[in-house]
Amino acid sequence: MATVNLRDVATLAGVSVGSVSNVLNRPGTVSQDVSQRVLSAIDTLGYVRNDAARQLRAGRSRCIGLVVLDIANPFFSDLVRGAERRAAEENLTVLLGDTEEDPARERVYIDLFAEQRVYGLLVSPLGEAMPRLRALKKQGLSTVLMDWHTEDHQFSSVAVDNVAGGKLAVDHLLEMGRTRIAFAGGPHSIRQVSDRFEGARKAVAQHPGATLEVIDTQSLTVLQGREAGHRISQRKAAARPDAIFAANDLLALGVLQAFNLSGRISVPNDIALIGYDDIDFAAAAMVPLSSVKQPSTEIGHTAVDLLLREVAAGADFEPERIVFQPELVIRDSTSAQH
Amino acid sequence: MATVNLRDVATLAGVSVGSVSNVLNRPGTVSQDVSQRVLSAIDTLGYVRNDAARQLRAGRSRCIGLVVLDIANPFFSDLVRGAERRAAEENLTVLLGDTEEDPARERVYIDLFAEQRVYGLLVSPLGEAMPRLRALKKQGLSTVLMDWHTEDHQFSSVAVDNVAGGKLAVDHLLEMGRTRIAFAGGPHSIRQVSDRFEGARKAVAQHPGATLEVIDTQSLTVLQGREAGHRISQRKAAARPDAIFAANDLLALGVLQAFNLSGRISVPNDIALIGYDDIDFAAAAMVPLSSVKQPSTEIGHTAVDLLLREVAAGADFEPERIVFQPELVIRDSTSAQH
DNA sequence: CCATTGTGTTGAATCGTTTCACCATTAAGC
DNA sequence: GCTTAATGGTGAAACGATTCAACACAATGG
Repeated sequence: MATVNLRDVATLAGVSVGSVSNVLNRPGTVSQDVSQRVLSAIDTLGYVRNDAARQLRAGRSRCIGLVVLDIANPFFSDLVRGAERRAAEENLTVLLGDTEEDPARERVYIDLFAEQRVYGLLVSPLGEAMPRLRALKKQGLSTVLMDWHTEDHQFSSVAVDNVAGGKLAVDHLLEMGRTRIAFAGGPHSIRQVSDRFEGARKAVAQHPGATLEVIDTQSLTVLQGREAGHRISQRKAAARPDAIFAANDLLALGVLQAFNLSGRISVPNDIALIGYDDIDFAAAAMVPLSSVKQPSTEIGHTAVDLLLREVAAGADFEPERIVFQPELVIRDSTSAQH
Repeated sequence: MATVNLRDVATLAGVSVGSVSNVLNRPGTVSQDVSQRVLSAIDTLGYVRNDAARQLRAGRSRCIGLVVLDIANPFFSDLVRGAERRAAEENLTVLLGDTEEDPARERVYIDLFAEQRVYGLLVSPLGEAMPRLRALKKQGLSTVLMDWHTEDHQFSSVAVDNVAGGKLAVDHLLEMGRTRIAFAGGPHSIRQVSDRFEGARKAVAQHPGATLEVIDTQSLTVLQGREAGHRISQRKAAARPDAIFAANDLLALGVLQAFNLSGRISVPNDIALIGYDDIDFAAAAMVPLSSVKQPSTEIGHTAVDLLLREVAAGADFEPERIVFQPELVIRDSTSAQH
């Protein structure tokens, strides 16, 4: 219970605290004898370093804070994995905060990580966080934005061109002869959603005779997708869209489940369906799901890379902006009617 | 860059550091006037608390360390969610470590959290971690085990009866008239895997004429499932099992993908397939997947509960052991042959 | 008018580690 | 044998927030 500290170790080993610290942090500068004694003292006492004290002295921790919208979304868990691997190479650890798309919780995590004096922050921000992030930047907190960038070019960022992705998806639907397009997604305050919608809008605008309807969801989850699908299946057949672009794969899979349950709507015959992210489960769905693929792991990897460069460069750092291009993946859910 | 600290705030506000601390931590005991001045000073300086210093004094942080095998597995992301919600109620934050089933990384996270003097630890341990956890318990680190328990009853634990679950799954397969059962999963060093296998073994043992084959995988992922499925589909039809029990849904979905890709094997006609966890995607699969359901969110929730009780009780705490019962979910992937 | 109570505020001690200027001891050089 | 270097080791001063005994001052009661 009473925690063992460096002094206890030093006493038992019969050396000074400085030497114990040296054994731990600069093994080269210490004699065999002392090193031996210290290590065995550590062992018998079960000494565990106190990171708070280390950090207090060092001024900064060896953890990177990563704030994501939804870890239940495979896109983000892949992204996390990419970030973790790159971080591990530099002997850094990733601390993960899941906001469930809630701005309040986003704020809590950002503040928590700031107070922890993390090495740096990786955020895919909901809009409201930006002023706070600017303020924290002034206090020396390096941040890399994901799927977001600022006009003033103050932050490094790594993103996928969501507008292009949205356009890709809907262009494909239009090419397959669909014209009554519906965009399912929300809330539009999420950048990814509004950008993908913007792409959809562009595609439809270039195609005379095509229409775009918006089906709002409260979040980007399977459950919300089911709900949206249910609402659509309740409509009279004539009032239904002939194609749906879902803001992500979770929604799309939910919609698919709802259609299947209703027994009234066949994908792709009645309605074509395309999602976004190309998660592993998209290919395994009831009707293999067309989607727009993003290099999720690479995004996480690259974000850490940018962060490392920024911290290394210090004050005179020129923020970088990296944009990946999305890729269309065509499967059965958008094949031709027959 | 130069970080702002309490003293800076105190100076600007024209009060002592003690008073600033009071404004932050005991707002009731401070006059309007001082409070006002301090808050505005904090605002103009952009002061951010230093958690390291707080913790050093407090001796313990307000974060719970949660170590999971694989965040890409929806079972674990649901569990995390349950834990986070319960933690939030107590004004605690969850720090997440993903080991990807790697004992080395598990050890890194456990040590990291111990050094951070987290409020407590929630682990679903790979076997090798137990000695370390015992040692850390002596140093005052409270730990709740998930899907694991020790004979000596030293740790609180929350688990689902994986043996019963495995038996449930295979009993079902046998009832549907299958006899050449295969268990797909691995490594067997993972407790969940060996327990579920044990359940399968029991079921088969009670059923004369039934056989049980083991198909090893390196991890519990969709990719490994695909690989295993591929290997099976390469065999001559007569050498294939007529039912597969996969150690989790990710594997099962991978197997399903491989069979579908091969075009040679139909589920459930040629081979019945059942998974474990009943993740959201199981119901949406190409062939809706039978599975064994676990109360994932509740597990996380309960684990935090146990931890809170343990920390509150202090030294004279009697570890508790909670076991949930799994539930069979039957879908098309195990329906009768026709 | 003094004693008592209460309300705010202060300053110094504390938490455990790291760092660094400064000793001790030995080895090498002449 | 004495100086110079080199090698190990030491102890005290940070780091920044919290806590708490002590104090200042005002209000109340007798």
